[in-house]
Amino acid sequence: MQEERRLAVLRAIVEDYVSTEEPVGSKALVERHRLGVSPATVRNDMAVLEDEGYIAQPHTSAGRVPTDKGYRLFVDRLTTVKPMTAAEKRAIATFLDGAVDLDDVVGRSVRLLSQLTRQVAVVQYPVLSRSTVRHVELVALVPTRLLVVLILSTGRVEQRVVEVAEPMGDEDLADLRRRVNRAAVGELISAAADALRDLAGPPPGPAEDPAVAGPDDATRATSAASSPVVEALLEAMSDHRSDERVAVGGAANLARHVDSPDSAVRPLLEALEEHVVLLKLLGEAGADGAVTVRIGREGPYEQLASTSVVATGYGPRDDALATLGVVGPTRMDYPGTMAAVRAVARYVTRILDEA
Amino acid sequence: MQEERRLAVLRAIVEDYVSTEEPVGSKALVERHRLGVSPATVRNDMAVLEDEGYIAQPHTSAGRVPTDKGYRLFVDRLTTVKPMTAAEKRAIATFLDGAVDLDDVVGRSVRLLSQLTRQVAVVQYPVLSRSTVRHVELVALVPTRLLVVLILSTGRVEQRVVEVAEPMGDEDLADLRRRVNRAAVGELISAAADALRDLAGPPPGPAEDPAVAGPDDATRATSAASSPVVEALLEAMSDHRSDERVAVGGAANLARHVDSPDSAVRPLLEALEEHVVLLKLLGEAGADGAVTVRIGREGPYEQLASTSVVATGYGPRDDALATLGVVGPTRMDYPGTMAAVRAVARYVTRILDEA
DNA sequence: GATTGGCACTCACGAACGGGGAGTGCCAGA
DNA sequence: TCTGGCACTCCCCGTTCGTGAGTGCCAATC
Repeated sequence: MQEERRLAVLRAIVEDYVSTEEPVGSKALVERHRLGVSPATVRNDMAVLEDEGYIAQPHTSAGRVPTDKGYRLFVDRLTTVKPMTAAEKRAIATFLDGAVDLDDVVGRSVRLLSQLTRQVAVVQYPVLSRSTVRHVELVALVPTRLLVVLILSTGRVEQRVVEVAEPMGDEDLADLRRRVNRAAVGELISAAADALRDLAGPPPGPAEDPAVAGPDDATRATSAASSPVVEALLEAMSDHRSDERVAVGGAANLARHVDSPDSAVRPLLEALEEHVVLLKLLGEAGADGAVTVRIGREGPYEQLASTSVVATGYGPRDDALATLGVVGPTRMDYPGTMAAVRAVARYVTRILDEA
Repeated sequence: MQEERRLAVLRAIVEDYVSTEEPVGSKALVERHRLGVSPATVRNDMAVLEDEGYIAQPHTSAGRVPTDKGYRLFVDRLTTVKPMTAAEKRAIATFLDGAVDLDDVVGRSVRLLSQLTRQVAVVQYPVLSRSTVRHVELVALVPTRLLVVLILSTGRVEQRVVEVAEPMGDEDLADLRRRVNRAAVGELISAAADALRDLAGPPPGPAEDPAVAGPDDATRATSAASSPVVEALLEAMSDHRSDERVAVGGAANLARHVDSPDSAVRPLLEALEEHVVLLKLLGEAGADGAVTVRIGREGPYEQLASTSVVATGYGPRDDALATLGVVGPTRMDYPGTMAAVRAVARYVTRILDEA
């Protein structure tokens, strides 16, 4: 009973503090919220909440401020889902529908998310490991130099230039292209990598398929070339750079918080440029549609003690391809942010499913 | 004679102000620089410089600060080129040499430049208009859906998915691929666009090359498909998004200036996210190896009145492909920044030439 | 005529001071 | 268990004031 009211008080404190950015006192609280009690009662509740570690006062005789623990309780138990309005949904849909390719989808998502939340948005590019090989293309730039293009189901395109020992004719090239594609297309990249290794590994045995086997010298050129080509493909597939790619948007929103006391904008700006750090920040997304919230020191970086991360996975089905979310001060509108993150993740997933 | 000393005084003021970030007075000036005169003399010179608009005082009885006009004179006439040290050159070379593809080159450049200058670096992706078509690839995803991949000489890859009215067989596809490539490969994209329009435009006349002409129905399917494919290619070529792509790095360096008075970090952060704005900021690069400096209000944006841009073109030969540079406060180390920008531009150009 | 030392003046900056007020904790009464 | 009252704390903000860096001007000097 009183317990319940205490939680209501905590909720009120969080809400007020988030909107006013100032420590909230007992009097202001009863004025702004319809708690049916007097300031004195609220003060008693506050004392208890402070004892339990949910709120704190910056200094004696100041209002109260939620602690990380207080925000945590708020997020876990006091938050009511705040669904997007129809207008917002429409805006999201139309904004995202115009995307022409993967880069564009990611770029639009990050802008959208930062605008919706007025926070810094981070969107990880779909990771390679889950995607399948759609096509491999080989182009002879000069007879001994090939452009290798790897096209993945997510729409990502990787390219490498490789030198081959012997000049390749059109026939050789077509042969190699056929063999590589037969081995890799449709496979998960992990499986494709294995298949490709097999392709390059063993010395050319008896032709497996008469329709493919060319004249002797063609085969020789083909096998001479296959090794560097496969190597390039494997490198492109495993390239960990790909896993690290993220898009960041809305950094200007950071400027809104410069007023705050020891505004640690600096380390956050630095983190935003270190994509590895950023990915660690986003963390593992819950596999299901759950939105993850990491508050202040719950995160892995001491310097980002006063920033929170709201993130979720996105991608076809339950098969989370990648993570997306926003980064902002612990003092943030969690319900609104969580709703926005979830909504954007859903729409992006749908877009990717259609493509 | 006195004129000469006045310029020396201006130079000293700029140098001191840049390093100390504080208005510089006559006494400090004679102490730190070996001008052979007394503070009183320097004061007289300062009065003249102020009359002429090269310096100003924030308030009476404060030291002097260079004006935009003062910086301009400094950059134009008082700067001695500060060549990179051998170590720096080596660092640049090794840092840039590891790049695997175009994105990587741009990414590394932007990081390098921001580290060298401790400023925000901006690198424009090589613009399409100067590049040539290296290859066009067509891949059938399903019989009526094609993936069109456009590969340019700069290493950029654009891709589009197009729907075609009639299912296409392998033969049709190969035919179309041959024709498109024959028309476009090696051409500047402007010329290629014309050639492609011709290809799609006129109804199929007499076969120009017997080796290419397929059976009747192949031709029919081919020409039915050519129109949407060509359209997609034209769109990909003219896509102005491509011209707008830029990479930004070192935004964290902005945090170093938060101390400054009306530190207008906000508008700059906003500008950094608006690539169109950013490109306008970089401006037209001097065609030759010249480094362009735009100081404060010389630039196009009122809100960026206290930021300067140091930029130059880069790319093979004198044929500036794109622009790269740094953005920072008007109070910046111009000689050092200009040297770094020039050096990076040269190395990037060399890397691109080799690729 | 240019340079210099001297000197009075200006004014930002920081410290010290003090009232106002928001907020608290506690207690006694309902 | 809640409430009104009350004394107390201490941040905030405006004011005052001394200090010192820096200037402009002027008369003397080279």
